[in-house]
Amino acid sequence: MTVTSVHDPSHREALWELEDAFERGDLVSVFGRCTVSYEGRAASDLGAGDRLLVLKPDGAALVHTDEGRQPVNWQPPGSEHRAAVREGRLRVRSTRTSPDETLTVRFSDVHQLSAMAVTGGRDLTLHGSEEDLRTRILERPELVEPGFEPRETERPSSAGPMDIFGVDADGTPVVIELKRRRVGPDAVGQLARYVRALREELGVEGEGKGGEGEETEAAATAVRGVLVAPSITDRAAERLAERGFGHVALDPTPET
Amino acid sequence: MTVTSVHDPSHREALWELEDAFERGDLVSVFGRCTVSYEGRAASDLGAGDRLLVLKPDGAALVHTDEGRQPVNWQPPGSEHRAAVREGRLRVRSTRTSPDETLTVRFSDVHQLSAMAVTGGRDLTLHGSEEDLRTRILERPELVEPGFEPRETERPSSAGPMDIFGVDADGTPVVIELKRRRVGPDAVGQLARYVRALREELGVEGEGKGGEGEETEAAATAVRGVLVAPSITDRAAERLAERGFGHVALDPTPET
DNA sequence: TATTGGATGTCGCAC
DNA sequence: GTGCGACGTCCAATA
Repeated sequence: MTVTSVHDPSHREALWELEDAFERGDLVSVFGRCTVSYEGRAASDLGAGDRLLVLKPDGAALVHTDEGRQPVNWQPPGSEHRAAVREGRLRVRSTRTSPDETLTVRFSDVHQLSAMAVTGGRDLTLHGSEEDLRTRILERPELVEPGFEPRETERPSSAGPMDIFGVDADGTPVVIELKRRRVGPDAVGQLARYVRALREELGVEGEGKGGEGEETEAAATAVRGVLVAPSITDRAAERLAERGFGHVALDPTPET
Repeated sequence: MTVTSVHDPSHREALWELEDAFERGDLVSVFGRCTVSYEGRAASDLGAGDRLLVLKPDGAALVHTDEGRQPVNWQPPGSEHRAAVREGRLRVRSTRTSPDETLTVRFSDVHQLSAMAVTGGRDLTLHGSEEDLRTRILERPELVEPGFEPRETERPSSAGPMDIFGVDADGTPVVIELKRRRVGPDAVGQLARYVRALREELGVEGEGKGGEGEETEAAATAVRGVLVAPSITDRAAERLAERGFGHVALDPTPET
């Protein structure tokens, strides 16, 4: 199998293995005691400690400690890995441009270095996303409310594309903002922007107020806003009420 | 050294090593061919392929392919790892509750398994954060505008705590929203909420409009909103202008 | 425990 | 490349 592995290598040995692994396009993991410094969008320094360094052939670099889902330091894909021995330490440096960023890992000790050629299987299928919620509504519009008719998804507006645009039983335009999970006040602001943009575009008064005579069916041409999400926070509910928007409780997938 | 490592172990061997590593609280990395399934906040399935599984003693689990900064599947800290041999495969399962989530990795082949006891060095020092930007302004308020006086940070309001509250040269209240990097329209919405909350709280008219006689210094008690960020998008600028808010271009750290 | 907003967020897509 | 919004976002601070 295409795995190479060295235990307690000298820095020189580790360097050879790393360079070979970079050449082959391997996925690399390095256990060892190291310091880490980063400079780019921000800047950081991390003192000596035992960590796991993961180097990917696409340029990504991850420094993991024993805690957390997030790497304590990292470099995004598209970076370039280089290794060298400097001042008695193994130095692994990953750099990229635009923005200029550099991650430097200096190992005083390398405990274990492994490299594997990785093939196959990038076909992740995910269920329960916002897209699933959209699909569910398009298939069963009555879940929003009786008589609701979706007209367009990702409908453009001056405030950006709205998730679903449609009309209610009265023919009033409805803007729907979808969220796959419980939402806070930010989602209401987002919905408000779309509704406002559409009101300006259609030249109608908000919240059912009539025009000045020209528009005889003002109520029918007002724009409604509806937030579809499994649930909302209290603050979000307040802001929804202020704006006169509605909320429909709906999960991305039918409850089991 | 406190690193154990096995190359091409049998499932049985791998299982022993894993259980020992869990017992010791080691940081574990496993190279191998596997399938991955997840069920929890969403659900996903990933077909067979070569991947790197990282298991942390705090319960975090990460499945990495050869691409991307993000793991293709994961489990957050606080989960519990268990391993077993089932149907001729090594099954590693990580579960947590609230929300209920399960990650299952089934290895048909384990190429390399390493485990290391991790100690020391969680003292990351980071520069260039929003907090640095706040500090910079508090030390040199004139960077916002001549005569600006910060009065309070994280000042509470009905819309949540505002980054900096202060007064300008005229004594007019100023709400400052800080962003460490270029911002879009969402930041303007956030600023607007704070300004509105403060206007309600102080009972003043917005945008310098006077009261009806009771308040003789209406202009002085209006509330201004200022967005401090390195730069803003066009759309954000539009929304700032609509609201009558200002923008000050400022980096979290002085330019080199 | 739930809520809120920051993050070197990352990532994908449209322009 | 920038802009914009989703994400199983993660994460810490806070109520």
